[in-house]
Amino acid sequence: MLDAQQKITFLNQSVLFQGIHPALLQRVADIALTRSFARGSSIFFEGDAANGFYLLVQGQVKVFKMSLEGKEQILHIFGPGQPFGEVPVFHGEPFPAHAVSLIASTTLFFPRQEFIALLKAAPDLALSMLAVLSRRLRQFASQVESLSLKEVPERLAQHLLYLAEKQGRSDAVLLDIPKGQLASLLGTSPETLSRIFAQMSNQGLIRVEGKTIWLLRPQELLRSSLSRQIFS
Amino acid sequence: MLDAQQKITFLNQSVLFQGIHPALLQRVADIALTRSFARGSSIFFEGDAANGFYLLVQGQVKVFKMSLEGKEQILHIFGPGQPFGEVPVFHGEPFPAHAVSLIASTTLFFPRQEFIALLKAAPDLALSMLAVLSRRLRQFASQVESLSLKEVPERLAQHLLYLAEKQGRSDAVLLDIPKGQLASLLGTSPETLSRIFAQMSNQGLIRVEGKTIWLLRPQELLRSSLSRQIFS
DNA sequence: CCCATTCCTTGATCTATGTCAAGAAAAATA
DNA sequence: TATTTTTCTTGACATAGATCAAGGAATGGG
Repeated sequence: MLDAQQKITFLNQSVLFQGIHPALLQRVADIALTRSFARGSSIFFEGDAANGFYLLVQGQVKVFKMSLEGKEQILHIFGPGQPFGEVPVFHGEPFPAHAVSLIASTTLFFPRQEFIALLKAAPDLALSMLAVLSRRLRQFASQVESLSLKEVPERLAQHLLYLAEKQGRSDAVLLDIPKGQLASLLGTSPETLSRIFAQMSNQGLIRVEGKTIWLLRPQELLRSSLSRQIFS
Repeated sequence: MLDAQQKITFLNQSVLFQGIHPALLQRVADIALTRSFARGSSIFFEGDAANGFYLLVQGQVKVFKMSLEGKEQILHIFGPGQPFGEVPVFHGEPFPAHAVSLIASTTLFFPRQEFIALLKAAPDLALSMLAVLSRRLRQFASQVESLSLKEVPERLAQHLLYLAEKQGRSDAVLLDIPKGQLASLLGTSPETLSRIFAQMSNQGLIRVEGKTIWLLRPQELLRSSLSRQIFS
């Protein structure tokens, strides 16, 4: 449970609410409810009626689709400060995907009606939300491109370079999720991902030490993953 | 070129602007510029700086990603009344994909700054735009799911049933794009799509007559496409 | 209305990646 | 720390779908 001051402080640094007028921020904080989730627990299911959205305070959440055969495709991994589950807020349909807390997580929940009322009173907040959704659309476009036009080695290379940029270093990255989950995010199987890690290691591109991936030749990573892998 | 009255009439029926107060609608119409595109011409390129978005008045537009090897993946096909290219409006980055006019098209173009100014003055308009983006996010989630978790026959079956619903009939549908473009939308090659049409025909599920697809056993279409195709 | 261009189909072949299986490693929990 | 559970790796094998090639059908611009 977060107290009122903690909420305000946190909201003030989130993508969605930063730069919002203090008086409005107070109203935002007033409607937010704290909700916590244990590791592995479901936050919502695809098809659930949605009566609000979440802002992740701490922890890690995956949003994913699941096939009848039980195979899953991760759409998004969220970290602290990021909102999720907003899509159904703006047109009243059920959640389009599942959400599960990957580690123990704390969220703020914003009830739909109250939040929409705030939006109507605060154009800046609406614009901020539009920016969040736009960014997400861009990420989806990129994910569709990856799945359809790129092979797994290139998807992995891209992801490693993305992590490198996010973590602000180019010599190594730390995987923030288990490799099996990474496979599901990249749209492949754990076996295939494992083989490609091995392949890249053999080629001297990377060095895998558990969750630490050393980028031995970062600039060649993308380039070489583009050409076919000839070696077994 | 559309005259002022035509613009208003059209805006009033579009997803984005319907239900908007007449005075505001007038202001929307005032900033809209008519832009026309010949069949096959580019509307924007991925990476282009964006200074506004489009509303399709008549015609048909595809938005797509393209790989280095020239393979394309269609993200979206837009018809009359639908807005496109809005993503960069709300965070100032370049267009994330290409747009090409599939047939001769007329659009209304909304300059970014002017439109944002309107949004700030009109919360309802912002909510309407949020609904549009939310719907698009849902479509993307579904596309990622299709590409990653479903095989081509099921993707095609889904698309045919989607067309049937859109066209309000269950006995037959009319493809609104060439089959090669459909292949690109479904994330496959024209050859594979052609074979699957043939396969479904052989199984007596459909009957293909040019762009008309007769749905002989609509209820079995999805079900049978789920199980593996054993016959060559 | 006709010719040129674009689009579609079918066969033959190839390959990236999925699946099944089983042992090894790592991590969580008691 | 031990032990139970989860996660990862590697081998053997199967296959959906891509690619190349070439003939045939449809379409639309002049």
